[in-house]
Amino acid sequence: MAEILVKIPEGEPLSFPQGVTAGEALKTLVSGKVRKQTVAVRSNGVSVDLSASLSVDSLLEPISVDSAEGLEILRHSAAHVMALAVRQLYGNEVKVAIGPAIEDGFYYDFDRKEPFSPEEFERIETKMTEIVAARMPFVRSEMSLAEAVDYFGRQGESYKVELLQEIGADRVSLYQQGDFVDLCRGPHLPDSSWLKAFKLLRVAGSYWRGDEKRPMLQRIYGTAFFDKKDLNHYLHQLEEAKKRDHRRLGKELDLFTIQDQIGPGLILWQPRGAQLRRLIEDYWKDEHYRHGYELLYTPHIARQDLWRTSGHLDFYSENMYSPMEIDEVKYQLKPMNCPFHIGIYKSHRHSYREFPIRWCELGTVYRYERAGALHGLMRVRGFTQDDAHIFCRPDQLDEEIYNIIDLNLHILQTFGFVQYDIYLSTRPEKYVGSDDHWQLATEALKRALEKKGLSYQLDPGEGVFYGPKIDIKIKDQLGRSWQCSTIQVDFNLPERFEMTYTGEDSKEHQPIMIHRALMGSLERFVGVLIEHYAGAFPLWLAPEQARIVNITDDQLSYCEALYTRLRKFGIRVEKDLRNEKLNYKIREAQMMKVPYMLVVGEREKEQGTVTVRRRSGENLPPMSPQDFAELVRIECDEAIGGIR
RNA sequence: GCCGAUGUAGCUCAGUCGGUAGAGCAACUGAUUCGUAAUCAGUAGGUCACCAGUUCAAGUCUGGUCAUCGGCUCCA
Repeated sequence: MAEILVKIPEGEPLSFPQGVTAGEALKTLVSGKVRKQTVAVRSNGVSVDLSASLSVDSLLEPISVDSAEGLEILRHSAAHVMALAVRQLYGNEVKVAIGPAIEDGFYYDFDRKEPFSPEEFERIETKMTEIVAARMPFVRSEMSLAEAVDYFGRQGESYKVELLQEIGADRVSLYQQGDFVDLCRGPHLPDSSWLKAFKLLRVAGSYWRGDEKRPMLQRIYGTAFFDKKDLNHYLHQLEEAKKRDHRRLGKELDLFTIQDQIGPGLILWQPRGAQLRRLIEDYWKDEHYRHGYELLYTPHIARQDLWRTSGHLDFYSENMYSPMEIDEVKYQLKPMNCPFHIGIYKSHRHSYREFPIRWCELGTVYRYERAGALHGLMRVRGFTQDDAHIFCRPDQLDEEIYNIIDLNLHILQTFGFVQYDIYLSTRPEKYVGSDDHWQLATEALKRALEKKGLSYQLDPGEGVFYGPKIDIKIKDQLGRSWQCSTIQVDFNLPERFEMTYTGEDSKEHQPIMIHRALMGSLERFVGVLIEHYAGAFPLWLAPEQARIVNITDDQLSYCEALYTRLRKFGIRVEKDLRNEKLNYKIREAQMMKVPYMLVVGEREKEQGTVTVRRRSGENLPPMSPQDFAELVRIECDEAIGGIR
């Protein structure tokens, strides 16, 4: 029998009979400990099952179950085990669609008339446990495409047939476990006994292929880990994340409320939330002024004609609310601020010498969102964009984009966000503007990112029809990625509104327009902020920086005086002078996440001081009110000013 | 919008088989005057999301509407 040479990285090649399985070969090549951890193997760079037989000289790299790839294989196999459990329980009343591993686990989409009830959920889980205990192997086989189409067709698995018809290959691989055969690329675990820690999490509807015109399937989500400890850790983290949910904290900390009577997706900012927002807005305005922006204010409605000119009626109408009639003329709520800024541009003639013009506005817009999409502060129907439009000449584009990115990151960093995913979206199939312009703008965006040393992902064809863009996404504590910042070059609106400036050559030219938002929407940004800090805002953002708590009524007048004094120093101070025990008041202040508690008893009253307790529980020595005010000022300056 | 779940006091939740609504916290009143995460007692608080229907009787059963939650889709 022919022999082949097989080796592992950093190992000596050994000779094996041709056709030996990867698993067999590894038995000789690696230690038992490594083998126990090995779920699959990369053979000459291709991931395969341990049961794959080797026909040529091979370099085997074991895939450990605790590697990212190993975990993915584990979860993918978990999806198969779940599908087998469902098949065993419900037989042919269920059709299977797809079941991949995802970031935190796996899912499988099923087509079944009846929805899965919570009790059935448990039955599926129990059945899965049985399958795991039965150590059922995953058996790989191959078929020609035509055979596979025939095979799944006879079983009535129409989704699999549809998938097959999109696969370009001649041959496809199948995995069999018990009597369940699934179309699958693999690799898989050797058998189901590896699945030691899994949990089904929720059922949800989802359209076949994400297309709402196609059938609604039932998706069961679950997660799986190599051991119980990791699973428990993950479940614990889910609980922790729930505690950080901005909707919960928004209620607990009295930041905002959403009420049926007002309407879904419409935010009421309570005093504390409004204070937080004011702090953000003030910082934002100051920072923009420093960076050469001027502030604008514009109305919330405009004539429908404006939206016709801008193209919103053609391209954005499904997001806009119906017109209202005023003196027989139709007006519409604004979904964007740009046409108004253009209106201001057009109130004057402009010369190339004026450029760049940088105009910003905290502009409140209204957009229709489907009922099922609304989510706390993150997705609403009325929100305030931290919008800006920059008008410039082509030769200024590079610098302007660079400056925007610079300001963007600077502001995000001040708020404590240092991790983002950056995307550069290029020209889509349907677009306006000249190829030259597109290339100029795309290159400018790219150069700015590179000059800033930022890594980004290219999103080919994902630009807006009017120009390329950069999106910066922030990840929140629940692992969801939120788009906040966006920088878009626009060739469309200057054209539509016939914007011009007089060039050096005395001729009329069209300015380039850049739209950008850094926080995106204040609502969403505050939502992300709440989750980021778990409601414990840094001192400069805390709606209430300090709370005076007295010990007995004997200090009432001293506390009142102290309160007035600290307010004059500009400290956001509140007082809790109720006839309650100190413990009780501290507890309440703590739960409201107030950064400083100012304890006042007889000692402090006599010495004219306060005893400062930090949110962390740390106690500072008694100090004068001035010293406390100074301490607050320094801490805030460091947060904002230090980076400036 | 679609699939599923949920909606009871300001908040968190209990309410069995259809028999007429309950707790803790918060609020209010009183007592207590207390040194770093809940002092004690009392009082009040409800169109059981809303609208129909079945029934002698509906928080509970049926239908519809609205909203919320988990997803699909979409996006700041």
